[in-house]
Amino acid sequence: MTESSERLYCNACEMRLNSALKDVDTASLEAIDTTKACNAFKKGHVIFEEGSAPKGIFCIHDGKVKVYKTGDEGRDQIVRFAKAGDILGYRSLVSGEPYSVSAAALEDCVVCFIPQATFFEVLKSDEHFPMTVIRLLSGELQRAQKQIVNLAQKPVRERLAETLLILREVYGTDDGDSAALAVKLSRDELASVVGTATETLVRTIADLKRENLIATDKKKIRILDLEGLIHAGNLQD
Amino acid sequence: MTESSERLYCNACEMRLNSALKDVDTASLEAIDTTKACNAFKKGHVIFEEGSAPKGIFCIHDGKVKVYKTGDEGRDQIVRFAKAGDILGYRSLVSGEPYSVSAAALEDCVVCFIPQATFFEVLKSDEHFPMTVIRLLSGELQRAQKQIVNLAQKPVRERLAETLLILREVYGTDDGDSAALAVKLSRDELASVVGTATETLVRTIADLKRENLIATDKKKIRILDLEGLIHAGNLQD
DNA sequence: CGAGCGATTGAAAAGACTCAACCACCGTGG
DNA sequence: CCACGGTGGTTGAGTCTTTTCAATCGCTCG
Repeated sequence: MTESSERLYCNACEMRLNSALKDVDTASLEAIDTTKACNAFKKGHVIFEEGSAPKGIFCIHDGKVKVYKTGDEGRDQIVRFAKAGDILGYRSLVSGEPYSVSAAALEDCVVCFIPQATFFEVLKSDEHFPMTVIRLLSGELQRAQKQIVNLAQKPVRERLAETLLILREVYGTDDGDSAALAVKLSRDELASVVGTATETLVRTIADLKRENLIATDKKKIRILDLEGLIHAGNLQD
Repeated sequence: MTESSERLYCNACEMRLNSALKDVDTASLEAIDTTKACNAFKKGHVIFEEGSAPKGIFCIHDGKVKVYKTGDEGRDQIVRFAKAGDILGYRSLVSGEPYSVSAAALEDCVVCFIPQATFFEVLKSDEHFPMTVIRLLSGELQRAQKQIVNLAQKPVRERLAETLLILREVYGTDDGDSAALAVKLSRDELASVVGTATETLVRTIADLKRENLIATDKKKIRILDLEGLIHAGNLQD
């Protein structure tokens, strides 16, 4: 599943500068560097799985990752998208429980693993890191609560429009085509972000295409009318 | 709206012992005690409101509180229930943004207000408090993510069953009637926990009554068949 | 070329929402 | 004391959204 990658050094890691490890002190960085392991994950492969015991945290060096939770009937619900610089798995680690979510690579990834002991060591010794973790959790909680309201109150069409805008926000657009979302998701995956059945998602996408708000070519989605999509999502204004 | 209550001392506060302030050191406790303000809130009154700027955190000394978010169409969605010993409003404080949720008293409450400066001071000086906050946020995030999956995948009936079980878990049952939930919610409020229309909620409650899983008398809800309700919620087994 | 998977479409059914009416209870004011 | 009005709760009917099941399509890969 995972093949170990060439050695990476946090000091030299340009990703670190816009990550949670940006302000970590030199000693902590050293500790991380000497204990971490770097792994490559092929597209689709699971990085960690709901229900298993956390042994450390994951820091995405390269690639895109979905974080999802599996419902009773086996249907997945994507709860977060992560990218290079993001850290994963720390929530379960601090609560000392099995993972409450799974993470899988949306494309080929390189992910560093920082062992539990090191993580807690940094949490204890670094002056700023606890506050960083607090802010990360705080941001995730806020987004989760917003998603709760959306799922409870908004129709599929609006949720889809907002999802597309969020994907654009998080992952950006293709080089050379600023309308094309830089992330490729299957219809199933898109449905499990929006929280609907795949067929409903397909039909709703077809609606947005018919209205010339978006265009699709296989998994590539282009946003043709940003304002229109914002409007379709019933956002601000 | 709020009337200041008689002075309370954290040292002597029995609620503190099962709260986030349990392990706070003496100096911090002192700082909290000398800067905090205690207020009484009548049932229904708002403790803080989504969109306004946080000035500190709230510590519930007595009473039950709902935390909710208002959707675009003005419908509320309850995202959390709080009780004596719980602290509120710290999420917005640490992220330095306006409140992303509102809080209101479900019954007459006494709530202490700890100013921002004190909160951050304790966060900095107390050895354990940052970790406590991390764990609180972590727990809330986990519950929020579970709720996301429920809203996306479970029908109203199952969500209602689970909601009743959660209310029992959080607030317990009446003295002398271990089947009766200790919290009284309006149908509107119950609907805005479950995430459905009031009429649908009423009908679904009627269903559960017809099946002798619960009984109601005004706002009082009695759980007649715990196993049955667990089953109706499609939980474990 | 054929198997298989993901995407799409159609049709029917289920679930939930809205609108409207009605009921029951409660407190107020005459 | 009782009629009144208001609020919250309940019920009914119809509609709309969304789901489900089934079938088809298109593409990729062996």
